Amino acid sequence: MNISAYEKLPLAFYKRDDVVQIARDLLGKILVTHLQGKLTAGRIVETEAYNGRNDKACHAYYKRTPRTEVMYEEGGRAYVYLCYGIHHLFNVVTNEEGLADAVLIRGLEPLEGLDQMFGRRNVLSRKKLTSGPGTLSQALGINRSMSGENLGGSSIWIAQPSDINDNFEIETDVRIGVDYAEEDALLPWRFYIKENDFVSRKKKKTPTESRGLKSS
DNA sequence: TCTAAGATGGGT
DNA sequence: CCCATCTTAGAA
Repeated sequence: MNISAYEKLPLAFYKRDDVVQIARDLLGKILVTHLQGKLTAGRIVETEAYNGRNDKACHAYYKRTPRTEVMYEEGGRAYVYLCYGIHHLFNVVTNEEGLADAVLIRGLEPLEGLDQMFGRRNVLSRKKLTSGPGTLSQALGINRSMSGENLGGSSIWIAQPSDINDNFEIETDVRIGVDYAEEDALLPWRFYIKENDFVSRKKKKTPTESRGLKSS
């Protein structure tokens, strides 16, 4: 696919107030990087919303710090941070300046530049290429130095798919790895495309389902 | 300065 | 289940 096929979402998409809705809307969109002449892209299949004002799981909840400064900027930028000293996690900053919301991208279905992705990651299977927040960043060449990048620029952006493929079912669940957030750990702010292979962790099956029987 | 803990992922 | 790995934020 030619680079011109990946048309950037408008700034207004990111500047909306409802980060939970934006997290849902990002499913099916395409995350694209163009670095050192190499184009890579993947369809977004899993997201999580984080709200800086009423969500204890959000990095910007307790106070404003140098790391989270970019989350307070106007929507439409990348917030990338290092997790566990190893993984670079990519977020989309949303809302107006001063309101620190973001959407974590947790899973991608690889679409373009697969050879490049395999080169950046040390795996052989396509399924392991981009099915997690840390791995997808590695596959697309995203790292912490890109935090603050404008998604309206030429190295990283999000595109509307050309074949308007919104024919999928959305599953909702609690977010992963935020047990420390007390009652906010229970917020149903994780969204993913049903039965997609590139979702990082599937919903636990009920005992009935795992025996291959119909659930009630 | 010092240190605990983390929005993970890969292996056993 | 275990643990690599190192920044960040908060404490001292």
